[in-house]
Amino acid sequence: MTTDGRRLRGLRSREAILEQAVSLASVEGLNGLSLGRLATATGTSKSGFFSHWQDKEELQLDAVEWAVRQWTEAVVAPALEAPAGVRRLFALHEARLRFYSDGVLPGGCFFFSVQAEFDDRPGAVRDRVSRALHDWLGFIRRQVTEAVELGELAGSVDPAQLAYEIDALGEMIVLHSRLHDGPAAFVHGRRAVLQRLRALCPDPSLLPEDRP
Amino acid sequence: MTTDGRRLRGLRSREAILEQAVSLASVEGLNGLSLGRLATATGTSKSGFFSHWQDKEELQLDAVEWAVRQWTEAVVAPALEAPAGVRRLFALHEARLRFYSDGVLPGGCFFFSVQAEFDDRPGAVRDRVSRALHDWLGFIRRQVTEAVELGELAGSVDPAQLAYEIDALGEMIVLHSRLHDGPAAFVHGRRAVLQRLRALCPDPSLLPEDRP
DNA sequence: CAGATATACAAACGATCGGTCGTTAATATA
DNA sequence: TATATTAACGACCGATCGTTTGTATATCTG
Repeated sequence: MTTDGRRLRGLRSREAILEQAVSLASVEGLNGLSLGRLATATGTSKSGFFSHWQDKEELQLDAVEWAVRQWTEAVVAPALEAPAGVRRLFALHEARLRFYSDGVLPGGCFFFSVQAEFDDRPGAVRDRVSRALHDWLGFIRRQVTEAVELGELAGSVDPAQLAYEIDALGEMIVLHSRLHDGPAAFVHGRRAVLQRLRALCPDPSLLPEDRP
Repeated sequence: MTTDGRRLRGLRSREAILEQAVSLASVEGLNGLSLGRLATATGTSKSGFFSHWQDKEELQLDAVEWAVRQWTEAVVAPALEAPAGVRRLFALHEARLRFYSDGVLPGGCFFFSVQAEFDDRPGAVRDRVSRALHDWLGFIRRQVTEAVELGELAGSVDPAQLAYEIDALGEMIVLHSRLHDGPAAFVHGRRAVLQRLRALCPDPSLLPEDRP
């Protein structure tokens, strides 16, 4: 199959639509997002969507896929440039904070909005979003395990336990910074994980100082 | 003003409607909740709502108020029976976990759903919900301060910092237990706070063992 | 009892929802 | 060049959204 002009054009607009959908969904969720408003935001027509997706749910599923790719490129990939172990773990946390504070998405975090929206709503979107969370936590857990094996974290550490803590302390920054604390939420979210890791790390000099 | 039959009847149905509204909103949010479905769930008519509230937003604001009262009675009040200090602090955390695991609300937590929904949606509901979060964090912070003054927490503790951690680690249980972990989320959320408090507490015997 | 007031409703409003249909213009294949 | 195929559209569908209107009924006041 050659990349002919038709399909290329379709692909471009498809991607532009998904980009907008992820952006809008970070604010109002994937259900709160209506096809009418998405059409307005992308400068296209509602009915045009059905040339690309069978129904709204298929568009939602593709939007999740797009958000996963975006998250992988903007958060996971940069963290992988840090040396494995506790430094990579904290780099992952800081990459997440940067993603939030840079305002990549107007709503802060696509997954926070969508997971809160779908955690009680059975269906394909919930399953896909659940898998995304599963994969994300699995990734953190593997970094923890690797750090333990490298002797950079105490052997008593339970990887699933620490993964939960790191994710929870990072995720709630979105809510607190927007609804309560403003910038202070970033300080709290960063320090919480930093303190926790330093306390578990035999060589804390691998990590930044607690109050730089 | 005597409690005449009219107002009493009105009050009863008003409360029944709010109870249902909070329950439904814990699942689908305060916007996701439609007046039509709320009418069906309460066995009343849509138009009857406008005898009690001017518009949907007023109903939403009252629902937040109702949820605050429910939270205060079910979580805050029981914790206040524990002796002040670190024990009360952990009792507060455990009361919250019980609120979630008992399934008081079908969606787990009204505030989690609604705050995630409104953190990017300016308006009266957002402001009210923001104040609720503010009050809640202020309450936790005061318990931390009190524990420090009682010598039950290290003097180096930053109350706002620790309040953020306790709230974040407790709140995300809702999402993780429903979308990922199931019961394990409760274990992680409980242990995270317990370990943190024990590490900061000069007399850890005030708190439960880490692995009971 | 008469009159005012409050609860609750059915019916209907315009707007918007997700989705269908039929068409047009452009591109690819033969 | 003739024929499919595709992206994209305007018009429209039934359903549902929040809300208004008018009304019937029950309760309190005078």
